[in-house]
Amino acid sequence: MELSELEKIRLKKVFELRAGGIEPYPTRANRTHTSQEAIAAFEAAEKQADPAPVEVTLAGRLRAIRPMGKVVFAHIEDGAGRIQLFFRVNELGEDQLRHFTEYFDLGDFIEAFGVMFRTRTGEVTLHVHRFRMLAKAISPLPAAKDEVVDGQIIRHATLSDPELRYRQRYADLAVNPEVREIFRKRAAIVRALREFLDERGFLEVETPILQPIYGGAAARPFITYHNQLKQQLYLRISFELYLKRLLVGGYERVYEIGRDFRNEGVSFKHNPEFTQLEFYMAYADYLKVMSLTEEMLAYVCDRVLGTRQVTFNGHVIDFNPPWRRISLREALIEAVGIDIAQHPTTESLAEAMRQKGLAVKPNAPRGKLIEGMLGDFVEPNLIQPTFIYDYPRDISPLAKNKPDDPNTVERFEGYVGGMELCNAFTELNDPLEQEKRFLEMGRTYEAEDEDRHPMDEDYLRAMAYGMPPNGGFGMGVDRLVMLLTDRRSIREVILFPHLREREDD
RNA sequence: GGGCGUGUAGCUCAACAGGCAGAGCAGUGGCCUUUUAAGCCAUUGGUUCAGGGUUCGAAUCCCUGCACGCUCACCA
Repeated sequence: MELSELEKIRLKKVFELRAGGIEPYPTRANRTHTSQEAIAAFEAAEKQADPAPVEVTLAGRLRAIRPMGKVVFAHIEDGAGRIQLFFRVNELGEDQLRHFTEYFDLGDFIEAFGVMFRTRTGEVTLHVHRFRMLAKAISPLPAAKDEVVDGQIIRHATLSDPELRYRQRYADLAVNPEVREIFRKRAAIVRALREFLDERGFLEVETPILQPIYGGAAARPFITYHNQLKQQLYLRISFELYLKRLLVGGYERVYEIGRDFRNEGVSFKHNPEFTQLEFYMAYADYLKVMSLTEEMLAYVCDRVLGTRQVTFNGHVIDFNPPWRRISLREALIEAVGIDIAQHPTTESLAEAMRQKGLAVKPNAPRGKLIEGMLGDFVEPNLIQPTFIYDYPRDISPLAKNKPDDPNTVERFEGYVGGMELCNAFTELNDPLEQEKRFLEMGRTYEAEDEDRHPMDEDYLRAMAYGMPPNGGFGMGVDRLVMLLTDRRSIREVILFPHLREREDD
């Protein structure tokens, strides 16, 4: 580890403390109160006629030090917030006060025992009688100063370099409280999703991440290898095929929240590993799932934010059910003036697109062309929660046909804030039809196409035992967190987002 | 992968049109017994992302590379 001049000075203090018989990293701490507990205890005592002194031992990280000769003010930060410490020569003596100013730096963890009081300016503060080092920091935290105005912390020269923030998330979290708040909210969101599903009789399960055959979505997988079994394995790109096997097994409602891995490009809404929620519900269809989706997101908003009006990217998004519902066909007529029902073949659709001056991707099947127009012309405008429903069969090999239309499947996608948030369908449960679809996919796409769905014989075998009709649902949890925390980049809601490897790391 | 942009002290940023690389905060030394971006005096600190080129002279202009951001393509 290369040390800066600043770090060398601090390291020297570590050695000097040890030489003086003081352990700079003691084994145990003796905190009695958090910052907020101490303040609450003092304020409660203040209200009494003849209050006893409130003695506490606090612990936390030094975030501000203001020496004023024979007294020193400091602020420490702990998990609950901030609190001021007051050091005075009268109680501590010259030696101890000097010990503090010489050996304690910003970023150090300190333990302080004393009596709570209120300063002239009215701030509830710990009058320190004893203190000791809990953990000496060698490296300075990458932030300059905080100012507290009316209880609000204003940070001057805040850590803002995105690279440093993501690579050294610990430093980002240490100095940016609002970043800590994002991940508290993220935990609350996931908790609310679980509560919602648990309350409705869903069973949470865990299915393989290492899979011999990947499937359930259109994406390139990460490939790995099991040495002893001499077997190639894939990191899952979805949970779908395993969760539906469980319906064959007799569970009627299952869900999983976990990580998917897709070997694709990264962007503001894509990370190579991301968190997905999928659930499957026997005897439901996609309309039922649509309603449940509305209910679930409203529930999450209520639990996490206390409101269903969410500000995202300058828009106020209203999660109150019902969401706008529009068929894919109508949405495309509206957005690009092409009626896909009038163009049942790839060639006919491609021709219509050319007439509108749209680029047509060569060799793309009909469904991909439709999907392309959806992404280009519809998705960015879907700010308020919207369900787009009824998708082309050829891009939805696991979804069931509409009874009266063999080219269209019962599928919907939920869009919010201009992003696709979730995807769901009435699940295909006819094993013969499913086999046909797998074979179709193999024919429609080139062998190397990432959208090719590999044949999963075991999945077909499972379905052959009988799978109840069911509705399935998948949602990008990271994107939901983006929406509910008003973050425009997925990297802001993933603690350690993927970054290119650096040589000097 | 393509396009645009950014990279300067520990942190946040300056440095015009090529002419001695700077400020605030942090650090260090000193003064200061109710401050809160404390203040005052003094002071340390640089491979200007890396490598090459043009020039009497490069943080600045050119080339290559690296990283990050935005964006396009693919995907949730």
